[in-house]
Amino acid sequence: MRLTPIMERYVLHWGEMGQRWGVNRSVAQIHALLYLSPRPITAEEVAETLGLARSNVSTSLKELQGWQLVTLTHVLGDRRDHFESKKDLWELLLTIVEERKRREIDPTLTMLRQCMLEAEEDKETPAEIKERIGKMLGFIETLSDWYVQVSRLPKSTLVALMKMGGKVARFVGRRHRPAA
Amino acid sequence: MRLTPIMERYVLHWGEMGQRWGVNRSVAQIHALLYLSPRPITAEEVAETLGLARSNVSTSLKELQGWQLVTLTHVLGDRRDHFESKKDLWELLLTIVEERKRREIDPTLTMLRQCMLEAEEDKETPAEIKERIGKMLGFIETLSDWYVQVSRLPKSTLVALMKMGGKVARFVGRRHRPAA
DNA sequence: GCTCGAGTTCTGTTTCAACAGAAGTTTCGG
DNA sequence: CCGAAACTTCTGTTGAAACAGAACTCGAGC
Repeated sequence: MRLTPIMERYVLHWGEMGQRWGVNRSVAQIHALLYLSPRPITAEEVAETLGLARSNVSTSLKELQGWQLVTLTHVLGDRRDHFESKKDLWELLLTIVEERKRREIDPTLTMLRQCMLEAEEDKETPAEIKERIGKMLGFIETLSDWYVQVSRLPKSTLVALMKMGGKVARFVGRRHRPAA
Repeated sequence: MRLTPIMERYVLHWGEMGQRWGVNRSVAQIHALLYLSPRPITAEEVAETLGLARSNVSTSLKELQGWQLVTLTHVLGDRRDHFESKKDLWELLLTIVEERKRREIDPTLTMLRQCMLEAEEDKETPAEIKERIGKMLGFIETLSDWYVQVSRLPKSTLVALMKMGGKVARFVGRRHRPAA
C-alpha cells in the first residue's frame, strides 16, 4: 500500500508513541496501518509498506491478535491471510483496558490479598505498614469494581455519560432531587 | 530500613509490575518503599535497603519528584535530604493520569489536529482514510475533555461516583425522572 | 581555605527486547 | 507425492535503557 504523507505521519507517530504506551514500534505501526486501511491487507503488504522484516510482521500480528485488536480474514480465491483492525474506537478502548487490567492489575490484586492474609499472623510488620497495604488493596479493588460495572454498560450509555462530563456530579447524594 | 517478608514481597512485586506499567524497576521499587515507610527516609537508606547503587537511587528519586509523586523534606539537625511519597491514593492516581495524559495523549492530539489541517488541501489521501483520522481525533478529544472535567471534581464526589459504579447509568437520558 | 559529608553527573558495562534473515513447517494445487 | 507459496519459529545481531562505580560538585563547619 502506498502511504501518503499524512498517513506516513500518522503511522510514524503511532510507532513512536507506542514506546511510551508500552507497545513496541513495529506493533504500534502495524496497528496504525491496519486502522487506516480501508480493506484487510496481507502480512506481505504490511512488511513492504512499513519496511519491516516479514518475520517481524508475523510476530507482531500474532501479538495484535492476542490483544484482540486485529482479526484474520480471508478473501475468496486467495490463500493468503488478510488482516483487519477493529474499527469501533469504543470497543478498541474497552478491549485494551480489559487486557491491561488482566495483565497489570489482577496480579497485583492477588499479591496484595496474599500480603493481607499473611499479615494477620505476622508480628514483625508494624501495623502502620499493614494498613498502608490494606489501603492500597481497597483502593485498587474499588477502581477495579467500578471498571467492571461501567464496562458492561451499553455503548450508547457510555457515550452519553462521557458527554455529560463533570455534570454527572449533580446526581451524587441528591438522587431524589436531581438538578433541573 | 529492615524489610519484613511482607514488605519485601510488596516491593519486589511493585518492581516487576513497574516494567509492565512502563516504569523501570528501581523507580518502582523505590516508590513502593517510600509508600510503605512510616517516615521520610534518606537516599542512602533507600540504597542500602534495596541494594541499589547510590547513583541509581539519586536518579530515580529525581524522576519520582518529576512525576510529583515524591517530595523532599528535611529533618531538624540533619543535613541530608529525606524523601516521602504521596500517601493519598486518589491524589496519586490523578497525578499519574495527569502526567501520562500530558506526555502520552496531548502530543497525539497535536499530531492528529495537524493531520486534519493538512488533509483539507491534500488530494492524495482518500476521503475514507481522512475520516478515520478524524474519528480518532474526535474520540481522543472526547476522552480527554471528560477526564479534564472529572478530574476537577472534589475528591469526595469522585469517590461517591465510583461507589455508584454502573448505577450512574440510571440518570442518562432521564434527567427529569430519575429512578427511585 | 580545607575537609568531609551529601548529592549529582559521567562513563563504561550489562541486560534485555526488538528485529532481520535463515531455516523450518504447513498447506494447497497439480 | 512434489513443488511452491504462505506463514512461523529459530538464531544471531543490534540498539537502547538500566545500572554500578568513579569522578566530580557543592556547601557547611571548623
